[in-house]
Amino acid sequence: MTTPAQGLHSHVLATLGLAITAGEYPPGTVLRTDELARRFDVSRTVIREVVRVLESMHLVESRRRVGVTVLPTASWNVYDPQVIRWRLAGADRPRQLRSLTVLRSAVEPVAAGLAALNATPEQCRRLTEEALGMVATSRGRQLEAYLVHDIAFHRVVLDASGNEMFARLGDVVAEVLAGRTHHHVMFEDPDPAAVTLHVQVAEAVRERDAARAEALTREIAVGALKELDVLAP
Amino acid sequence: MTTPAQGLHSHVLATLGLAITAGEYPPGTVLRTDELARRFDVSRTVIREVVRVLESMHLVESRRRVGVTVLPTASWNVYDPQVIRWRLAGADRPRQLRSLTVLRSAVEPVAAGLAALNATPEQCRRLTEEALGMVATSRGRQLEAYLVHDIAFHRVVLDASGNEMFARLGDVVAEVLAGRTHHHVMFEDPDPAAVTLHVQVAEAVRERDAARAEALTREIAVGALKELDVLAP
DNA sequence: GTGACATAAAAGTCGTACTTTTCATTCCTG
DNA sequence: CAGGAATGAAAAGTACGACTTTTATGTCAC
Repeated sequence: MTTPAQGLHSHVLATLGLAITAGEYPPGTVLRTDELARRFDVSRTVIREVVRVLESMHLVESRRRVGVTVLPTASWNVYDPQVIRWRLAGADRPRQLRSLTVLRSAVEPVAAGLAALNATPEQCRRLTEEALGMVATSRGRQLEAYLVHDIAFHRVVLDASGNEMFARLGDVVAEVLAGRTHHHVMFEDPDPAAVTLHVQVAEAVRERDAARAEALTREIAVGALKELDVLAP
Repeated sequence: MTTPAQGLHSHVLATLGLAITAGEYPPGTVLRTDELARRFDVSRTVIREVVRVLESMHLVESRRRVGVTVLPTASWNVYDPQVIRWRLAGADRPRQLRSLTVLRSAVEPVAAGLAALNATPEQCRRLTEEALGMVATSRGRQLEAYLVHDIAFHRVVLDASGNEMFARLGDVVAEVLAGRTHHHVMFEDPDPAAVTLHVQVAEAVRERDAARAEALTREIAVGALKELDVLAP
């Protein structure tokens, strides 16, 4: 059922974190440390450390004489990669994918524009390489190979933007892309238009054409949003 | 020196977190739990809990037989509000403000566009109210009052977007705006053009004109970026 | 030099005892 | 009867000491 885990702490943290983000324990639910200790058959020490971490993610709040209270979704640290992973693994995965895709659609075009200004030659090379990789794997049911290049491509763009906040969204984008491939389509080959757009973005960055890189990436984003019916029809 | 704090844990966490994000302890530095326990004059229990939290923020990594290793900036959870606050309080505050402003410039226009589609009448009302508040306080050295309205305005936009990820950036935006006011200018009244733009954004949202709301917000963003010389001259 | 092995250092885990805060009840007073 | 002060107890917070587990490193034999 629950992951084996190579440490008690990780195991309990994963189990509890997953349960809370999945919506078992509605907000306001109170947990007590020694009850949890009994339930997981570990010492209170381990539970306390887990609770502290959960508290730093604002999933719970611990108060004396009360216990550990589960907090409402609104206060969760939704940018915490760990929280994102838990939520993507849980029930509201679709909702989560939507939110994240909208975030992507805002960030990536700007990142691409900055990348056109800041990318190193090496990054330009990798961008082209990955784009060509996407072309090569875009036909004939090579979804997994395609995904690898797609993820790498977007990661390079985010890194090349030179903005630390953007760069850290690489993992999020990877999750979203993987989620999309592994659910949604998986059967049909990727949209040829999208593939072309990626190649053109690589070109634009290489030519230092920021406006074009941004506009093209915005088109890619629109495509991704359409896939999820986020836009009005 | 260090904040009083209402608990040993908070105190140690704040001190260590601040120190690490400030760049004392270069990446690779190894700390040992019982040494820390002696240094802070607390039990190893407290230190362990702090380390676990720091670890969940990817500021450090704890390995057996090695100790607690400080990780490079690239792996930090830079979206953790706690980490953001520490970094804004520390040495690379300017760099941090730049990164965050670029993030804002990507997110807020899209959020405004969505807000035009999704804002409730109540949110429209509040938006107009805050915009007018900005107008009213935009002259005569009422920087603090102006700041309050400015923050509220942007918070409503992000909330009204209906996207959870955007909504959670409210605190970040608040920090950035506060940081700008309290350093940078503080002496001159805000740019009248910016004030007008805010009023127009409120209008556009009220009239459900998503494209206009987005474009106007983009103008506000460009202004903010110019202030920080992020753009090429 | 290379590989197996032993050593020890540090984190991980546990159990217990004690402190502190704070909610809730009771009881006293006006 | 209302309101507030004293009281009790529940739960988290802290401390300490003993033990386990992992693992980097130094050593020894080959």
